[in-house]
Order: sequence, then structure tokens, then C-alpha cells
Amino acid sequence: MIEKDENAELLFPYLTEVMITAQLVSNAFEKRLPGAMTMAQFGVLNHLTRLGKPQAPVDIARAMQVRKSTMTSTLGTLLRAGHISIAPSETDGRAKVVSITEAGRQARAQAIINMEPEIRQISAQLTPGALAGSLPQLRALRKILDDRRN
Amino acid sequence: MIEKDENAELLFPYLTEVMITAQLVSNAFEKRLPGAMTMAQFGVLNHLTRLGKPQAPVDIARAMQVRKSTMTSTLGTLLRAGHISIAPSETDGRAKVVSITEAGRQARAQAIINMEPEIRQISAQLTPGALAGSLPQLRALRKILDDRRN
DNA sequence: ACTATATAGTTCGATATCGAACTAAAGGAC
DNA sequence: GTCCTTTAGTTCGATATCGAACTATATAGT
Repeated sequence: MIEKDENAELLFPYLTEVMITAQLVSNAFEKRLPGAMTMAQFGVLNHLTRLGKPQAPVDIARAMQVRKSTMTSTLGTLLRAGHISIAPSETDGRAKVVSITEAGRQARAQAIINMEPEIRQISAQLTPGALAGSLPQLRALRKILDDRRN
Repeated sequence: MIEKDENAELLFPYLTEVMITAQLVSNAFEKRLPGAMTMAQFGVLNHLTRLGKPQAPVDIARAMQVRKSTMTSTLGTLLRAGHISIAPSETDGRAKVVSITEAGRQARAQAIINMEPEIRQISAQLTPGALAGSLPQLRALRKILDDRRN
């Protein structure tokens, strides 16, 4: 039977596991990323590609769940790498718009190609259905944390 | 029915969720931690407390899944805060032994007290059994990543 | 219109993190 | 015993991250 506060007892170990896994994932993939690309940078390039249009830094920061000042730093690195371009907004004097460049698109595509074998090898070791069965719970937890933040 | 490579398709979204959740957790708890304590520091203090005896930096680094150089940095911060003490090993001329101080124990205890309401509120919003049902899969994934690293 | 508040972005100092390069000590091969 | 390899730890430079403090622009309230 399910104990009343089973979740409360498991939450801490669960979160520990989440944090360590995130650490390991970040390490595993960064080794495969082209050049000096980090996961933070890949996240931005991937987001802009899937969005299909330029976006303001503050919106990218929200999508990536990081502070504006963090995004300033990451966009600076991407700009120096030539993977994005930044222009002032035409409708808002405070804002900027970030676009992915052709070099950025190619770097993102290469990153995905490099990560694919890693993805395949890892998922091959998982029990069939393992992710499908546990992703909803993980998403629920993420949503709770997300809402608490605001 | 379960698709053959369902895991492969879900792994990337799953890992994305893991990483964002880790980010949010770290943020949520660090706000509650006493003084300027970070999650990395709490992790070390918690580890030493549960272990119940001093340990070498390299072993703490392994337990926390970070590099030795990272641990050098974190132990430096903990030392400056007076939460640990560091002595040379008596049996190995290269090694050191890290002990938690009384101040460190108290800070760790306070951290746990501060995190408890957070834990309770979050787990209260989860479906009963949600964590118990998904923790094994998460652990399996962690183990795979862990083994790949070595 | 004026003022107050909210929003976009940057800068700064601190911590965490990695990898590479380094020193020092231990262990093994012979 | 000497040499080679492994292990413990540090240092350095780079990136990511936060919160606090700041500037500049936009918006709302009156």
C-alpha cells in the first residue's frame, strides 16, 4: 500500500538523483559538442532554430529558465563565436533581437549529429518503456517547481 | 504497444526535463539555505555527516560526482566559512582528510530544517506514488551515465 | 503631461564547474 | 634500489550561474 507521505520521504533522494543525473548528462554531451560549445549555448541555438524566428534575450532567458544576467553572458559567448547576431528592436527602445547565424545553424546541426550515437547507446541500455512510464511524473514535478518560482 | 525505439525518441526530452528540474531545484533550495551556503556546499556537509567520519577530498569528489579541481574550490569555500577543517593524512603523504566542524554540523542541521517546509509543500502537490513509481527508472538512467563516464 | 512603476538589458563579485597542466608522493616492475 | 606509472591535490583560464545594483525605456495612473 501507499504510505500517506511517501512522496515527502522520497522527494529528497529523488531530487538528489535528478541533480546528479543532470550533472552527468551535461558532462557526457559537452564532450561531444563541436568546438567549445557548452550545453547552455546548445540550448539557445536549439531554441532559436526550433522557434524559427529571432527573439529578445529576456524571452530566451525565460525559455531556458535562467536569469537575464546569465543570458547576457551566454549570448556574449555565442556572439563572439559568430553563432548569433544581435540587433536593436525596432519597436522597443529597451529591447534587442537575437538571430541565429548560418554558422550557428551548422554548429547546432553538427551538435545533434554528434549526440545521436550517445543517445542511441544510452537508450539501448534502458528497459523498454522506462522513459515513457516516468516522464509524466518528472514533468509534473517540473511544473510544480516552475509555478513555485513565480 | 511499445515502440521499439521509444526510449531513443524520449531520451532527449527526458534529459531536457531533468536538467531544467535540477536547475529549478537548486534555485528553490539555495534561497532557503543558511547564510551563503550553496547546494554544492550542502552536499559536502550532508555527505560528511551521514558518513560519520572524515574523508579525503578525492573520495568526497567521487561521491559528489565532480572533478577534483571542483572539490578543491568548494572545500576552500567551506574552510573559509569554518564549516570544515582539513588536516594532512597520517598514512598517505599526498592525501588530506576533511572533517566537518561543529559549526558545519549546525549549519547542515539548519539547512535541513529550512528545506523541510519546501519539501512538504512540493510533495503535497504530487500524485501519491508518483515518485516511488519513477525513481527506479531515474536511478537506472543515472547508473548508465555513471558507468559510461568510467 | 507627470509621476510612479514595470520591464529590458548590463555590470560586478562570488561560487561552481570543467579540462589541462602542474607538483608531490605512493606503488609496481625489474 | 631505480625507474615508470598511478594517484592526490592545486593552479589557471574559461564558462555558467546567481543576486544586487545600475541605466534606459516603456507603460499606467491620475
